[in-house]
Amino acid sequence: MREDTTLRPVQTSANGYLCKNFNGMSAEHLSEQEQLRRNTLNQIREAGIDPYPPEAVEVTHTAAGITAGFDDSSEERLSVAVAGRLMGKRIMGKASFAELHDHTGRIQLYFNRDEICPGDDKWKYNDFFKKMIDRGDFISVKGFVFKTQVGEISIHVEEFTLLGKSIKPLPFPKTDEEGKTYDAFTDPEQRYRQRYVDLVINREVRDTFVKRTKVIDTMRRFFNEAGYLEVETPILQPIPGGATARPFETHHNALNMPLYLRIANELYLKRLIVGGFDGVYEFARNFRNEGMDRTHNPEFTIMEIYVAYKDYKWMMEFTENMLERVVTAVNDKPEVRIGDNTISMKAPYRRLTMTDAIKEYTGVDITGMDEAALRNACKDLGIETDPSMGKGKLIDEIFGEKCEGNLIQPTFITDYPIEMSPLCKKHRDNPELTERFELIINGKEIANAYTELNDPIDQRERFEEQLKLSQKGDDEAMFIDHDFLRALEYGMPPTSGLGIGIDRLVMLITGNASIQEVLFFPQMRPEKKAVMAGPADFVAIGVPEAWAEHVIAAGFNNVENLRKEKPTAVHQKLNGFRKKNKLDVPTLQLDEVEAWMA
RNA sequence: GAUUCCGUAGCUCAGCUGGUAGAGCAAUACACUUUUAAUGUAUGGGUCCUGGGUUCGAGCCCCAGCGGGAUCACCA
Repeated sequence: MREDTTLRPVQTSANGYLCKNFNGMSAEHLSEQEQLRRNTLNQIREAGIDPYPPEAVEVTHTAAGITAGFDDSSEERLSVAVAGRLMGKRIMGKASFAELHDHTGRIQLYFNRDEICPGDDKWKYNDFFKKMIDRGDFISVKGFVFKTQVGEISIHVEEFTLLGKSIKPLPFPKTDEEGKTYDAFTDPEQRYRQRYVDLVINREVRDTFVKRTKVIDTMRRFFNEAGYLEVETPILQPIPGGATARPFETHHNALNMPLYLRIANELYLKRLIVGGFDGVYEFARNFRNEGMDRTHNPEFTIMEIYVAYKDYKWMMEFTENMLERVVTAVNDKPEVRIGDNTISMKAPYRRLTMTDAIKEYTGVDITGMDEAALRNACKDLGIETDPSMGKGKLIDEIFGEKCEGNLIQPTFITDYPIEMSPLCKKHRDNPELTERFELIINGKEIANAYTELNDPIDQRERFEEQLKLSQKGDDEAMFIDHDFLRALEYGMPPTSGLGIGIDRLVMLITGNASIQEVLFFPQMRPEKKAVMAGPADFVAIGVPEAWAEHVIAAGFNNVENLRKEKPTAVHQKLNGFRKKNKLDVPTLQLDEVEAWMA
C-alpha cells in the first residue's frame, strides 16, 4: 500500500476547519448500490423526468390524519394528496404496496399497474415505478383512501411524482410479528454523526427532540405568563464570568483582543436587573472547554432566570410549579419513569438543608465542625480528600458521595457553604452558609438557584477570594469582572436567580442516560477517512474520461499523488500499464500528461 | 486522562488451532392483482479500521496508531 493512502484527518485547511468535499463523486469509493442508483438517476433524466423538480407540491393530508380520520362506512371516496419519503416497496406483479413516511407517521400506498398506466404503455409502472423508484426517494401521490383486505388503511394511488431521488441506500431494519427488530440502526457513532439517518430510521429519536422543544416551549410560556422578559446576551465575552469552568478562547481581529465563548450568562442578566427589568430570562447556549462524556458536551443549554424582589424561598415554589407543568405538558401527567423508579414531579418538593441531608444519610452532624474535624469525618466515611480542599469543598464531597445519589424524588437541598458560591448572598441566619438551593432529582442536580448577592463590597471580596484560588493554581476560579462590580455599585434590587440545565432536564424527562441522545448534533471527533480520489478528480485536471479509472487502477490514488511524479515517469508508467493490461484506450502523449501537471 | 471491550458486504452479525471471505436482510434479474419481516428462483457485491512485524501463509498472533462503546476521574 502506498504511503499517501494513509489515513489523515478530513479537515486539512490552514485554519483547521472542516473543509472536505463530501461530494461522493470526487472523494468516496462508491458501493455497488450507490453506483446503481446513480445509473438510475441518469435513466430518469434520459426519460425526460427531472429527479429533483423545483415546483411546490400539493399536500392535502398527512399520514396520521388519514389513519385517524378514515371512515370505513362512508360511501364517498376521500381524495388525498400526500408527500413523503418512500420507506419500502412490496411488488407483486401488477400490484404493489409501498410505505410512505411523512412528518406525522407512515401510510401504506397501493399501486395498480392498469390504474397508473390506463393505456397500452405500461412504462410508468413497469419501469419507472418498479425499477427507478427506490426506498429513500421522496415522492408525492394523489389517490383515494381505502382499506385493504388485511384491514390496513391505505391510499389507492392514481398518480405519483418523484420529488427527490435518493442515491445512497438507507439502513433497512425490519420488525417481525413478535415485535422483534432485525438489522437495527443502533451504532451510536453512526447515529450521532449521521443524525439525519437516525431520525429517518429510528422514529422514536424524533420524539425525544419533539419533547425537548416542548419542554422549552412550556417553560417559555410559564415565564411569559409571569410577565418576565426573554432576552439575549453576549456569547462572545471579554471576561468569561458567572461560573467556574475553563472557557474556549478566540480572537477578534479588528479589536486585536482575545474573546471567550461564554461559560454562563449570569453576570449579564444581573446587569439587566440593575437596569430596571423586573424579570429576565434566557435559554443560553454555554461553552465549556472540558471533558466530554455521556453527561457532558462542550456546548450545552442552560435556562437562567432572574427575578427582582424575590428570594430563594420564593424561587423554590416557582421552580416546582414550573416543573410540574413542564412534565405534565410532555408526559400528560406530572410523572417521570426512570428504570424501576417512578418520580412524582407534583409540587411541592421536599426541602432539606445540606446539613440535615448529611445527617440523614451518614449520621454525622457537621454543625460547627472546623476544617480538621470535617477532614476526619471524611476519613471515617471513606471519602478521599486532598490538602487543597477547604471547608466548603469537604462538605460538598460528603454530600456528593453519600447523599446526592440517594435523592430520587425531587428534593431541594438548601444552604450551601459559602466557599462554594461566590455569587450568592450570605444566609440570613448563618454567615458561613449561603441562600442557595439545588434541586436534586433521580440522584442528579437539575437546578441551581440563589438569593443573589447584591452587596457590591461583599461581591468584590468574594471575587478577590476567587483570585487567590486562581493564584494557587485553580484554573477554574472566577475572573474579576469590574464592569459587573460597577453595575452592582449603582444598586441592584434583592433578586433571586435560577439556572436549569436544559439538556439534563430533557434527559430526565425522556429517560435518556446520555446527553448525546438529547442533542441533535453532539460534538464528535473529526471523521477520518482515507483520501481516495474518484475518476472525476482526474477528469477535472484534463485526464480523458476513458483513462480516468485506469489511472486509479495504475496506483494513483489521488491527483496530488500523481503530480508528485515527473511527467515522463507518469507517461511511461501509464502507457506500460495500458500495454500490460491490454486496455482498449488510446495511448497517451507526453504533452498530454504534462498538461495534467499544471 | 485511566481501565476495558469493539471495528469483517449498504445494514445486523458469524468466522474453528493461522490454510481459497460467510449468513440473513438490502441490491440486481425473472415470476406473481390486497401484501405487510410478502413469497419463490437465480445472480452480483469485500481497503476484513490504518500502518508495521512474526510466518511458507494473517480477518485471526504481536506492536503502534485512528475511531467508537462501557466503567472510573473532573465537570453541569
